[in-house]
Amino acid sequence: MSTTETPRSLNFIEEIIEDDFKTGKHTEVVTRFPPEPNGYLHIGHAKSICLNFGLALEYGGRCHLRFDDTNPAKEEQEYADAIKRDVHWLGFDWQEHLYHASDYFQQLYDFAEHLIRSDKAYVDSLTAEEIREHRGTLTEPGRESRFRTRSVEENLDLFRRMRAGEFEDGAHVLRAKIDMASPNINMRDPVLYRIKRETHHRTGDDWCIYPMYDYAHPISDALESISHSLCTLEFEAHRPLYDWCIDNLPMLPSKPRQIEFARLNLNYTVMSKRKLLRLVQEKHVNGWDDPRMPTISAYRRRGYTPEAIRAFAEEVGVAKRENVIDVALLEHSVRNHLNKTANRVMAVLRPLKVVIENYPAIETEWFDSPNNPEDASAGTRRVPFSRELWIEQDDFMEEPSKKYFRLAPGREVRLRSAYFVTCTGVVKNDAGEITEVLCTYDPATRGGDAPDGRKPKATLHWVSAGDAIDCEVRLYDRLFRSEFPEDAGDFLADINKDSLEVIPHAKLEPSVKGATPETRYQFERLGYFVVDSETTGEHPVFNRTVTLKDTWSKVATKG
RNA sequence: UGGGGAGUCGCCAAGUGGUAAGGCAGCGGCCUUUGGAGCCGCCACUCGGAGGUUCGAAUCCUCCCUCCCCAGCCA
Repeated sequence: MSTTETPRSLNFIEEIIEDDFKTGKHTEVVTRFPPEPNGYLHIGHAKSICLNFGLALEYGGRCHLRFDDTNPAKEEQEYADAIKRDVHWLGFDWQEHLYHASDYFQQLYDFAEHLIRSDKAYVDSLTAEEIREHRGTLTEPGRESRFRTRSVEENLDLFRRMRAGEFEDGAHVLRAKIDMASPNINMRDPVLYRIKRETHHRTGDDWCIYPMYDYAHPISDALESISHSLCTLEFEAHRPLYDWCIDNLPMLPSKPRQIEFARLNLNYTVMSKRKLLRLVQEKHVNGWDDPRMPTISAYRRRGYTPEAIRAFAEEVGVAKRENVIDVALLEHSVRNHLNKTANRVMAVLRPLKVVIENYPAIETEWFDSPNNPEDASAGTRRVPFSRELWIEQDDFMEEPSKKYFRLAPGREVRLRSAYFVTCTGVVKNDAGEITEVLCTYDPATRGGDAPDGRKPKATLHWVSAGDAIDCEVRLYDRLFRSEFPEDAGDFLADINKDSLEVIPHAKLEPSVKGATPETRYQFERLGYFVVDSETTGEHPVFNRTVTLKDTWSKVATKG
């Protein structure tokens, strides 16, 4: 090896895969991403998507997209469509390998009959409450149902009649016959099928019995010859059942292995689908793609890039210990990508009028400004300059502190790509508020450099007042005030009321005119912004993706 | 007090018996036509704890402690 770089070490799943190659257990990696279409995908799913599709890419295998649609009461086509859109947007392609657990309903049913014939499953007619009572507790074994000893014939007959719709919902269930005394509660004769008269978004009313996850999942994996079935930690105790299903159905074409990893958690947000659903349904946010949500579609609307999210997933790693990732790491990932790819532009959020007294009123001159100092190939754009400009209110202080080095009376600063200007005074209204800042400019500093080499301490962004585009800018802050919103009890009580600030009339340089949704910019000195999906020609709307790192704010708050 | 997992820097995470990678955050400094970016430096004598084995232990053994998951006809 001539390289001095240390290769990234393998995560524990990669180690298993490489070991399987070494021992000849597998010659190919086949993974799957198995969402239930009952909500939108969130950043936690993104980790799983990157893991599953990433492993397939890394080892030249494939990754299936399989909808785990075994509970029609909660599932909808809209969610399935959104999920496909999000996976594609993240940059992954399942090609022809789009599957549904519901594709296997008939096979799943036939396998269930096989289990019955093998005396490995039985129809139980206890009520749900009775089943719960019979299950025992964590420390006491369960009790066998009085229906557990039904004959194979009777079980087969009952199961067929369940399928035929002869019984009410809940009248019977099909259970695996395993061990009511197992220390693993999941092995105490788990339910395999329940009667549920719900219209399924794909199979309509073809079925009135639906398989449970624990039964459908391992079989679906096996039917697709999944080699490594990756899921989250809470399924660890279900693994014996996963293996039980596969081991008792010898006609299955393969024996996949379930491997569990720790799900992603992010601070200052909630991640459970149930809670995200509530935020949407109770209108605490404006839909699943509200830019404050941790959903993939929200991050997209917020201006995040697929590259940034993939890099984030890579950064957080894969292991088995519970973790809470600092949202600052996610923000780092976007800044990192956008810094290299987003064109710079000038926008003033909170405008303060500047009048350059020695600049001719009728004149407009155009300056070239770099689109991206990080990337010369991004070229330059033309920005108009005139006598009246907007600058940020924050960039002027009548009585500056010692560490403040922006514009102040008597002080000279550079206007980015334009001229040096010196503040000569202010105009105030009757209330004593500053309405205008008066300046003079130095014609010799055209373009932003002084022939005598003097360097102002500050460079300000600005927009020519007469040329500015009026636009709406939405500033987002974290949706929750606490690092762990669910810890205090009611996570809704922790919602940050100031998580959205709308600036109805920000001033934008004219080069941005006509930008289409999802176009990303850096507003110089402010942050990264993206054209929102609600933008129109007459009413441009921008979302703040993330601020720039702001060392001044640290200095300022330290005092 | 059953079973299954996990404990390495504030947050992640390498490490697989040979003397604690890296990233984020933080803190200094340099540089800068973004107080951005970039660059440089600092940031675990110690790996949940206590014993033991060994020339040598985060890695092996024993005991203990803490945290997470499981009692849906959800996934």
